[in-house]
Amino acid sequence: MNTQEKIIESATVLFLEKGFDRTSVREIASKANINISLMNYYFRSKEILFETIIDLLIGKAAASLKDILDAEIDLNEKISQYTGKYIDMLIRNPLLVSFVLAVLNRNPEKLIKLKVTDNLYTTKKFSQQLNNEYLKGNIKKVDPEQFYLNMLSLISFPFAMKHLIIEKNQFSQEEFDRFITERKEIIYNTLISYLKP
Amino acid sequence: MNTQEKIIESATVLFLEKGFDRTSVREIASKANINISLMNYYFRSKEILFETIIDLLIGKAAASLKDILDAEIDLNEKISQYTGKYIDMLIRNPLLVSFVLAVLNRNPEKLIKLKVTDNLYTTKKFSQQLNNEYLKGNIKKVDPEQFYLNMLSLISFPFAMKHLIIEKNQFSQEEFDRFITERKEIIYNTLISYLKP
DNA sequence: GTCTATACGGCGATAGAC
DNA sequence: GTCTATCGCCGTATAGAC
Repeated sequence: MNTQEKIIESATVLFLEKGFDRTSVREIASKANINISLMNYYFRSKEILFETIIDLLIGKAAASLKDILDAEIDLNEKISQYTGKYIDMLIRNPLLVSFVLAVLNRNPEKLIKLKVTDNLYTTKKFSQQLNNEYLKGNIKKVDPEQFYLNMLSLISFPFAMKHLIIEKNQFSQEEFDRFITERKEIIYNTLISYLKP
Repeated sequence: MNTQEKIIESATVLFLEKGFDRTSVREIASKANINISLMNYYFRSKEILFETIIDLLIGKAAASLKDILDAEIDLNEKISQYTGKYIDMLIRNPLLVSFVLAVLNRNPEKLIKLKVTDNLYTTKKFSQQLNNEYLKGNIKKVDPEQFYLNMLSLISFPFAMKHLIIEKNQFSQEEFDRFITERKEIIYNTLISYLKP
């Protein structure tokens, strides 16, 4: 592992664990066993290092979710797949939601400029599909923007509240994952029942 | 206005505007026209000052929402009222969601200990009501924990994503508020259609 | 290119004089 | 209650050795 990789590796762990502000560059350097000033040699600032890591973390997952949303498959099947894959991804990376929300709040302009955001929150084809299904009489008329936001909210918000949910229900990690996995079907049914004409 | 009030007044504005980490105690002191060390005289730390402000900000709103959730009124009416009042409150305090999520992520133990949390996320009576309605055959069988989480997600998450929603749809502030207000009915219909036996 | 050493101004917090 | 002085840590920048 070279120096650059060591920095990214250590910084990723720390950023996810403690967030941007509570992680110091000295701590990253120490964990990576490198000199502090190498951080500024490889990445000009802590902020740039952070952005690099966001792209690495979210990039692949976001792209594959976007593919599902844009695919030409049956609407019900798409909602089911999207919800399932999204939740699977978040179970593997439970800190991602808080992470993205923290960035969004810290520095909205920056996140909006990242390529990753396009994949995370673009719905053009999905909106068209919803409109088409309405014209065919298969579903009732919905605002696609609102419907997609509902889907995103039902999938993501529980991860932002993870600590509270675990504490309130006295869940173990496994119980939380099971609770979240149960949501796949619940979210699907919630969204589908709303669409019924 | 005495020194303590001046500190709270200035700190509230700054914390809401820029968040905890990006607000320095020197800035709060300067805005309040007091000496820096007075901050540590009245509140032992920046963290404690922050907690004090959270309680002040959320306390009243949370209690009145809890009252609705616990009231002995028709289920549909309750969901409608709760959603409506919650969204009205968040439109008046749009930064509150990000604020609470940031605290929850920064220091989960601390938020969980705050009295405010009880009011924000306790559902005992509401769960009983859902179970009773099921036994009466009025709704289908639901997991009350999941159902309440759905309600909370649909209400709150859009405020955490506010910047992204505004940017994506090129909303003005008024358009965002209108978009959110439209959600009252959409959320109500989504939740109710899921409950149908 | 890679790395060490060191310096700068700003931060949260505190001890102690008044 | 209020203020001054100061402490140790922070992110960042840079001079210079290899």
